[in-house]
Amino acid sequence: MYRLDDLNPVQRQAVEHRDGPLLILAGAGSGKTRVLTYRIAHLIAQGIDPWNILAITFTNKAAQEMRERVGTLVGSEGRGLWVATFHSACVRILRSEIEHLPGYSRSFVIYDSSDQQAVIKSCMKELNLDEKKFAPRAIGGVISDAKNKLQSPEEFSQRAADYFEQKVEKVYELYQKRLKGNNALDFDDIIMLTVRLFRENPEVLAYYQEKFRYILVDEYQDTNHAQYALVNLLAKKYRNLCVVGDDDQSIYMFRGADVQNILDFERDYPEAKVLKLEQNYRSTKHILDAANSVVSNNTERKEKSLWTENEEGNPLVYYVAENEHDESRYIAERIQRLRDVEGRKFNDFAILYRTNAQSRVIEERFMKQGVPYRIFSGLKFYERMEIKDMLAYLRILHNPSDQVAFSRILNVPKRGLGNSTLEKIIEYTEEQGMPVLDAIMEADYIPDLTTRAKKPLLAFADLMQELKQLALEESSVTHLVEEVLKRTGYWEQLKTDKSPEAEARLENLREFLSVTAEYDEKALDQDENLPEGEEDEEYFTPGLAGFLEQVSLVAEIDALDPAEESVALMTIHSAKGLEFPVVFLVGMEEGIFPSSRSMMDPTLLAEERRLCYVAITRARERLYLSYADQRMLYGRTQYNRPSEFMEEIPPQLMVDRDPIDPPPTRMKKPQPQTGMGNRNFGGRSSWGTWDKEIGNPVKEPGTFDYHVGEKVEHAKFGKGIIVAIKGEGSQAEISIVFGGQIKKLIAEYAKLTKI
DNA sequence: ATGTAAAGCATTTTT
DNA sequence: TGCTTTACAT
Repeated sequence: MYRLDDLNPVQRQAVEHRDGPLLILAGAGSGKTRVLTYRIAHLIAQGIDPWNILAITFTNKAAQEMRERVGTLVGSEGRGLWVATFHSACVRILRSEIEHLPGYSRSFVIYDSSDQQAVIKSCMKELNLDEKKFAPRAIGGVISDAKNKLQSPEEFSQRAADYFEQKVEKVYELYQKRLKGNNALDFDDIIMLTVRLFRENPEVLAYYQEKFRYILVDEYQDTNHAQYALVNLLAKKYRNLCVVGDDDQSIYMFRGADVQNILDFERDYPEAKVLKLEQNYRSTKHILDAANSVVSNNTERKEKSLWTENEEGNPLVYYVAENEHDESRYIAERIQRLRDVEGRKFNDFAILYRTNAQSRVIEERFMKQGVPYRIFSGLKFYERMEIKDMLAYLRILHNPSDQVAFSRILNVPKRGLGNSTLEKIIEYTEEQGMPVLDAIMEADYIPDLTTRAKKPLLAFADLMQELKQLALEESSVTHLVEEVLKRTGYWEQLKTDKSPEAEARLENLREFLSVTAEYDEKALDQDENLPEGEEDEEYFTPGLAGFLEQVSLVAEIDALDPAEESVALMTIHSAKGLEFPVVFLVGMEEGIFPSSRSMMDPTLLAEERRLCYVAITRARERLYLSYADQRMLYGRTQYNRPSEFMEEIPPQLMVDRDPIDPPPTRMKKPQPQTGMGNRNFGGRSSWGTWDKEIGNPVKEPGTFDYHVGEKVEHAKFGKGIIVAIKGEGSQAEISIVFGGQIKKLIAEYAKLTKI
């Protein structure tokens, strides 16, 4: 049960406001999720039926969290409530209204951005467009923009001003045709087609307006035009629309988010109640002051100022590094120190950077020194080659029209069917207007097929036929995947390959099988609990269809590895919504952060500044800021000035000597300059070089004679096998496979035990 | 059809 | 600098 007493007065108002539009401006760490979940609980307690409530988030993670928290507040009272992402809500609507979607069938699949790229490239080929003259990625971007603005190819063509856009228009048109032919939607279609569905079918819209009498939207500042249109259509009748957001945390303009949506809410709903959540429960006063001070340099924002009852806390600490290696060294050393002095755990730390490229040097340092870390970006699980291959098999089995999936697996594993064969098949498919998978059954009728290709193609067709049969009979996705791996020879091929990469791929496939197993189990559970097939609040469809949908709408598996003690490394963007006791904000340099591309444009610079605000407000207790005088980027050495954002933090909040260190001994060095009055960030800290010796691992003279093939044990990574050695002696770089993961360690630091 | 060398090119990202 | 894509030879 929820208690209104747990809320501060403003939060309570937000929760108790019942009918009519409500805008909640929620600063970082102000208990936004609590307000949303309590509000849902309160609506239900007031007698609103849960199936009349729709809560929309952007990410699955946020949806999941909200579902759980509402669950603990209201228990089974919440049955029928929709908590969904924009995309999952729309897919669910589209599937149930499929008869209003001409050209698509219920088994439509969702294309991710790499599938999208593949389709765009093939369209360009057909239109004889030179990929060098028109970057497919750029074209994809323009198409995506158009869809976010709800422009059909025809509407887009009216506004296609220049030569480039006229070409894009041609691609857009063909691209849409292709998607339809493949029975596929891209992410933007999901929203755009739902809006179109509502606009063209008033009775359908009326049904959903009636159903969703109370709507809550999280992160409203991140909505694009299509999402805005969607929400406003649904809310038009009852006007019980509650949006939560923070214009200061709008950092996704580059992908179509329109801050104006939240700024104009009061114009759209003049009767709206506006509440500001300004009390912060997360950070110290110092951290908050720094954040407020930086973001206040932006104009065109809703005036607000975060405050807290938390203690003042430690000053922010900045460090001027010689170069990026020194910066990484400093971070590793600070982490050790904080562990020693304050008993911090690795989980307490996060390293935030502007670009993914910055993580490499830090990783290298952490690896050498044995600091366990977790990277929260880079290649996602489902983007790995072997996983994409398996998914392609599943997709083509589920949707025989999926040309992208087909192209991917036709020659994987190798069966002597190359590009020219593929092109002939696709051409035939297009002419006949039939699904690719059916087309290859008629290999004899496909013109110009080489006799050499015919045999393997027919064998492939037979194989797929068998697997398709299996997919129909078999409800276990796991079993299906196992059969695919076995019968295609995919597994065997990797088994034969003794390289560490192949071993890692096998490991990933095992992981994939455990994902499917978990899914199958869930399906079985549900079968037992809901024999009548009554409405399910989590919208779960068992079997292949449901599995594919879940995979395409959920980017990352949350519980992939059970978060062992590790330091978090991520971009500032991916840190949004998270918090950490200690944060290192690195690369505070002009050209890096703010990025060089944003420096000339006030609008872009303002977004970078909001990004800085987001970064600072991730920290609960301690915040370290660092920049390097010299930095190697893309093979070139840069000399960057410190970030202008550094100057926007009041000097009195920052020190360059960490108070957790003992005061310096006079004997060794002169007293450091700690007066912050005229601090010049272009200068060099005299303490930088002196500090460098602290915390460095002590060299122990000893032998480092490792050999390829030897089994060793590492304190953090466990048991592994040496697969390669580069260099000699203490500095030798040893590559070791730890349970499918290859790590490169330096002999001196690796602390390996032979086993 | 497939393997290898040279060339290009590189914010931020969820769904 | 380090990865991905493309061009070319076999």
